Parts: sequence; structure tokens; C-alpha cells
Amino acid sequence: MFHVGGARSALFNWAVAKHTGGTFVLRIEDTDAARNKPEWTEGILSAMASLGMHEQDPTFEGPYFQSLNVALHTDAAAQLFAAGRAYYCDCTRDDVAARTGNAQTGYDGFCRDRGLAYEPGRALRFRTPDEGETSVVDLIRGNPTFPNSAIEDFVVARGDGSPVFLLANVVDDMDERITHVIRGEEHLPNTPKQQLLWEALGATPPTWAHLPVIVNEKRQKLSKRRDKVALEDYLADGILPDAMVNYLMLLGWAPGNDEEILPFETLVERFDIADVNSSSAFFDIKKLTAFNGEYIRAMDVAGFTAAVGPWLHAPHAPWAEEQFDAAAFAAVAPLAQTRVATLAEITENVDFLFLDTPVDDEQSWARAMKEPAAALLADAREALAALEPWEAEPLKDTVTAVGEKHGLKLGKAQAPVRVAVTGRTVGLPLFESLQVLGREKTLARVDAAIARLAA
RNA sequence: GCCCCCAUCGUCUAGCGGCCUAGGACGCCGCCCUCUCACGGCGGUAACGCGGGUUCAAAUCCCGCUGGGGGUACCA
Repeated sequence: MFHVGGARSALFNWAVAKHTGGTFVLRIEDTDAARNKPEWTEGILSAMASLGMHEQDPTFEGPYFQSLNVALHTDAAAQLFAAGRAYYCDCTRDDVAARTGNAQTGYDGFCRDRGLAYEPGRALRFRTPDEGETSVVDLIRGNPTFPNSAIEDFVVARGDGSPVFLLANVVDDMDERITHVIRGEEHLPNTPKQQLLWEALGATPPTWAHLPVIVNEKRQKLSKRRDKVALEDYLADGILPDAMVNYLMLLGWAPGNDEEILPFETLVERFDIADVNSSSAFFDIKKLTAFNGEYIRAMDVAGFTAAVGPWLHAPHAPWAEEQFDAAAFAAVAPLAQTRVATLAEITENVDFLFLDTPVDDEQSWARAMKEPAAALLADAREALAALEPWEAEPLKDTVTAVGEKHGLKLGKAQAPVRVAVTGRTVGLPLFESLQVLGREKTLARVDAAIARLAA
């Protein structure tokens, strides 16, 4: 059985659960529901839903809310006190600092043997061993060992009697018969404390595995404030859940030394928590995007069309709903599919089909509308007006011929036409685009460009 | 300050004493394909932080250094 703290560890936990046939327990660690922000809970739930993890999965259990289990936590605190493993303390931070003369030193054990009973305002502290060391079994880092003398008498219940995260966590893990705790490396320093709690409560500690942290370009742990960490944000940008899962699995682990893009089932098959790296990993959006492009290209057209759907309509699309033409989109969808790395990019690839006037991109205009653009457009206009049939091949032949007249190869000659009609120098294959757009709109846009050049 | 973790191409990694003149992927560069841009194909660039050991042999084991990171709450 496994439990989880964050979305990324959730994925690894899930992979382990699937690989070993164990149960994956999702617990929201809201020790104090009133103190927490509801969006944290929603955040993790929606992140997991985004990744395709849900209740229907036989390896999945939960979500459980830690705050619903307070009675058990409080009992554990009482048990610790009764057994003499914890004591009440009425010291304030300032008291301790005044005694030790150092604000950075931990608690000095002042109340250890004062025999204080509970009174509101008195915190319950765990009596850590004075000697020896606490060694922890960590599947990916060996056995980190901590000298007990360096572990202060930490608080397990607050002055109002409410249990603290550290304790609640251990109690719930025991209650749910958790065998493996797989979480972020930032929890490693807490581990000896929790293990001491397991032992004091008379249970055998679980096996731990501390995942490397994910860092930004400055090699700092990703944080909500500084960095873009919400999975939903990436999904909103058009990253596919499957691509995200695949990429995330590769942060700190490799399925082998051949392909990296593999179906989740294969990843799970090859996964072994012990193979996970112990050094921190940079979250590389470029690679994520490259993976996403591959996933997009691997879809069939119907799947692609469906995936891209949200970006074809309000509020994502810059055109009005009545301007959208599903048949026109379908005609160019296969051409667009190899050209987008994120779903959101579909918009700029097909907007010329639905917008009344193409986008006005200054750079594109400046680059394409140089001499002899005006003359070339005029000639093209005339040839296109008479062209039959209005199809990609003859369209291409026409522009090729017009270009030759001006001493330009097709590569150069198509540029003014492309910018006049689509607004950009880059985009879908031009002649297929013109075919779908139709003669009337094409000619109108060429006229508009000619007029703009004359002005 | 104290405690802990980490260290292979720019990035994610393979490597768990000889198969390593260090492999793959993303990025970047070049070529081919080509109506632009992509896609696709081919090729290239680029790494074992430093110093000591151990060993016939070290990217791989040990120690030190340096450099990163995390933790250090009556937060979770």
C-alpha cells in the first residue's frame, strides 16, 4: 500500500502500485482542514484526474482526508504521553532563544523532566533518544543515517491539543497499513522523526523512497510562487496528458537505453523504484514539448481533431463561432497535425480560414512584400481569377508561372501570395490552403494586399 | 550555524570494475527532401567537477575537497 503527498510522487506511487499489484492510497494531508486552502485539495485531485488517475482503477483507493481522522491522531498523542515518550512544554520560541542564545538551534529540552500536565497553550513534545542514531531504509538512497543527538524534541501536538502533520501522517500510515512511503526528497529530514514515532507507537516502520526534487533552470526546487507547477496549466497550453505522464516518468528514471517514448503500460512494466536516480532533475519544457509533438503526430486524424477541439472554439479561438467551418478544418487537419507541438498552436495554423481578414503580422509583411511583390500579386490576381479548376495542383502551376515571369522560383514567388492570404510567411502548404479557402476570399485578400502596397 | 542529500554532454539519462576511443533522447548545427514552415531521413557538436587512494584494471569502490540542493515552525 502506498500513499502520496504531491502530484509527481502520485505518478511514481501509481506506477509502483500498478507494477507490483499493490494498492495506491491517495490521502489528502490536510491535518487541519480549517487552516488549509481548499484549492490545495482541488489542485491535487484535478492534477491526478488530468493524468488519468482515478477511482475506477483497481490500484487506486481514496481520496481520504487526514482531517477526518483527528480522533485517532489525538489518541496517539495521548498514548505517547502516557508512555512517557512525550511531555508537555510551555516554552515559547523566545524562551528557547534566550536560553540557547541562538535562534537557529533547536529546542533545548528545558521541559523534559518538569512533569508538566496538559494545559491549554502547552505543546506536546516527543522525547527523542539522547544517544545512538536513527537509520532509515530508503529504496533509492541507501540508508540515510541521522545522529539522534541532532534530532530535537519536536512538537507532536499543538497548544490547543491538535495533532501536527508529522504525527497525523504516521498514524494514518499505520492505520492504512502503508508499507511504502514514496515522496519528495524534501521530506527526508523528517523521516527519522517519523520513524521514531512509528517505533514509539509500537509499529514496524515502512520502507521509504525519497524522490529527487524537480528544479528550475536555476536548479532550485520548483515552487508554486516562482515556477509554473500546476499540471492543469500545461494541459491548458495544449500538452497531452499522455505526453506529460511519459515525460514525468523520465524525470529521474529511464526505461532503458533505447526509446523514451513508450506507452504507460510499458513504462510501468519496466519500472522499478530502486532504479530511480537520486539527483535532482530539471523540468525541461522543450523536451516535454517535443514529446508532445510526437504524441500529437501519433494520433489519427479523428483523434487529433477531437483533441484540438477546444482551441477551435471560444474562448480560445480568435474567431466567432459562426465563422468556424468544420468541413474546412477537416480538409486541412492532416496538414496541420505535423506542424503543431502543442494543441494550442492549431489556432495560428488555421485562423486564415475563419477570420474575415488575415492576421496582420508586421514582420511577415515586411519580409514578403518587397519588390516585385506588387507586380507579382497583380499578375497572380489576374491568372487566379481565370483559373479552372480551383485546385491545389493548378494553383501551384499558376503561381509557378507567374513567378517565372518575374524571374523568381516558386519558393520566393509564393511568399507575397502567402502573406496576402494568410498574413504570415510560414504556415500550412499554400496551395491546399487556397483550395480550401476558395477563389472569392483568395482574390479579395490579394486585392486588399495590392491596395495596401499601392498606398 | 546544525543535519541530510546530490555530482556523466547545455538538459533528461544509460553505465552498477574490464564489452567505454562513454550509448540514447531533447536542444543546437549541417545536409537531403521541399511552395514557406514543419514532418521525415542522414550526419555532426558536446560530458565522467578536482585531488588522493584501492586494484593488473575505475565514469564505476573508498576518503578528502569543491560545487549544487533540501531541511531546520505549536506549516504541510
